[in-house]
Amino acid sequence: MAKYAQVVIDAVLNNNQVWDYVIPSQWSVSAGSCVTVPFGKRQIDGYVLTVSDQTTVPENLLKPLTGLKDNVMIKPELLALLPQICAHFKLRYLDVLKLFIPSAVRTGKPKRNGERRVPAYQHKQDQPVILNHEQQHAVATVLAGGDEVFLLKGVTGSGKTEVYMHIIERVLAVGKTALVLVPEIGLTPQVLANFKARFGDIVAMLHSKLYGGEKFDEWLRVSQGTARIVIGARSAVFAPLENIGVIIIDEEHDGSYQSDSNPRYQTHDVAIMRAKWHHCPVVLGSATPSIESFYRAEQGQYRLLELTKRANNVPLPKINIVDMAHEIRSGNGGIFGRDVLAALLATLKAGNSAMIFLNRRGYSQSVRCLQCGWTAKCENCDVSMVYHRDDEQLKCHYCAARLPFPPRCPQCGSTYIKHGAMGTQKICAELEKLLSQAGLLNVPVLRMDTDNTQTKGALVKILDEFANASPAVLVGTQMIAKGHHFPRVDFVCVVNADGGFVSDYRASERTFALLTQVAGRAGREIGTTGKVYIQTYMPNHYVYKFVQDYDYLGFYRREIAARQATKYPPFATIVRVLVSGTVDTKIIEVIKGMMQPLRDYDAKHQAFIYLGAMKCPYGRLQNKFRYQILARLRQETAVTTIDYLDQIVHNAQEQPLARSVKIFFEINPSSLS
DNA sequence: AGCACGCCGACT
DNA sequence: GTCGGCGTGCTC
Repeated sequence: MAKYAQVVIDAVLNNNQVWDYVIPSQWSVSAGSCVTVPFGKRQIDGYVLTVSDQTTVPENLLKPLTGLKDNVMIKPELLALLPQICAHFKLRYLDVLKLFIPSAVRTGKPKRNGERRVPAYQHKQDQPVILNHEQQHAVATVLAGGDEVFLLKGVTGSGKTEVYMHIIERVLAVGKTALVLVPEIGLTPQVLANFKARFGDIVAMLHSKLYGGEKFDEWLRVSQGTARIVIGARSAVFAPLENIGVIIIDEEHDGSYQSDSNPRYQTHDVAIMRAKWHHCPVVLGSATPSIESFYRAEQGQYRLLELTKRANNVPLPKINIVDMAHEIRSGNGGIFGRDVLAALLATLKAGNSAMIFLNRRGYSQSVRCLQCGWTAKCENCDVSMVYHRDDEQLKCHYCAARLPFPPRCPQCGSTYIKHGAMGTQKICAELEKLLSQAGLLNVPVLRMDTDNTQTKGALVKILDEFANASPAVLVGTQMIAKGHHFPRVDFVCVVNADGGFVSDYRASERTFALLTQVAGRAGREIGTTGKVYIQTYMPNHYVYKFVQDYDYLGFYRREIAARQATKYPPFATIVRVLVSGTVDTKIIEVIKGMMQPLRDYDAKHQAFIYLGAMKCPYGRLQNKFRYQILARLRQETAVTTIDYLDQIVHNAQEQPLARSVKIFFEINPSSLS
């Protein structure tokens, strides 16, 4: 009976228009089908929203569908949530439909050439673990809780993962499925190994590092119901699971749950929408919950569950705050404070390992001529180029620009060109010198950062090397702070903790979470004491006191009071409208065209705490100029104000002027650069 | 995004 | 004259 498909097509059109096509007889096409359609002279992909036996389109305009992907379908649940998700994040149907089906699945082919990669650690059967009272209580409460959102706050080492696994076990037992989300960076082979050891082959993994064919296979296993547990990063929140029994977001405070390139969305919000549909619980787990999540728990929107005891009763390591300004005043210009170095050497001499953590932002990585002040700037972007020792090149981190390191200053010809501290590479070189001076010649110094972990498997190799060598030193950026369990690590140092304080309202929150997590890497085993050193030039900053005392609640109270006083989230909503393009005069015109109605609106409704337009901090990236409208909205009227802003952005996009610019609309953006 | 259509300047 | 610049409108 049904003859027409209402299709969202994968063409760059600025609206949610659907296009009607004739379904060829004999074809079995339904809502959620992925099809190919003729559009103008092109053949393009499309997604069937609905199927009907009527159409309003004149017969002479209609064309038939030309292709159908028979094994790929959008689940009814996701299709049903589509309008809600789009309305919530102000996204187009097309962009969200593309999130539902990863590009590897849309464009690629399944792999299925023989065996699936089954990790070697499968050969071990996991021991059942006896839960302590707090853990049992958490499991029971979640299972009894229907479609509530739970905030599971547990100190490092309190066994949150065990709680997750017990919940999942029960969920599987009643025939349902489970979705487990972890931060991008925390998606290590170890995490997967734990789940595979416990649940076997019904575990599927979805993340960006999989090869296309692998991703297709994993996605199909989920879609077809073969895999009933999905572990994945942010985008896996759209996994094609049916009959979901629990959604877990581990390390819920982590910034990677917020997508900060288009389409921009918040993983928590999507998870909660899906859970409502399935009438299942969401578990947000963290040792240091985000301020906003804890606030919601306080307000009664989330239900708080706490794990206060470390599972193996190992005490939390002592945290030392080291005043680096004092070190310099007393004649120590080195990377490490005196006590810190002594403790490091003592740790290694005792046969234990050490981790050195570098907040890369704390380091000036720019290349500068000491004589004339010339700095290496990218020619396409308003940023400094960064020196990479591996290939002696200057690289731009925002585009593909590369330059060989100049032997002489291009401006004045001097040879006094300084590549400031360049993060991990410099620290490693310095460390090797210090260790050899101390007679520790055989201690390997391993480096781990985004430079040397790009290739697949590189990360695992470094981790294995570190785990198997003892003593050893691992130097790295944020990457080494997350979720890895290394035995025999008895010393952790944060070289310069202040680097995290960039000027945004979440800086303290991020620093607190990161330092707490870093501290948790040390002394995880019985018999180790755990030494943690945090080096800073502002030892009196309140964050350090709270970190040192493991006082989350104290930190939260102080932070939430500050947010309330200054009107930042969760007491306001931040919106940014970013306009970029090659001609800056056009961008400015577009911005002006939006600002006027916004000012009028504000005069009438007092909707904004702040409203302004400016050049972005990075005013030019990849040779495109960037300007933005920044607004802080009064929380009471935020929803209607956002709707109005969205409308203004839409109007601006319709203008002929906007053809040469791109406009991005962001709600509570994670970065304003 | 492509592609066609159409309205103006400048050149073999 | 007509070639080709890009502003504008359309694609079921």
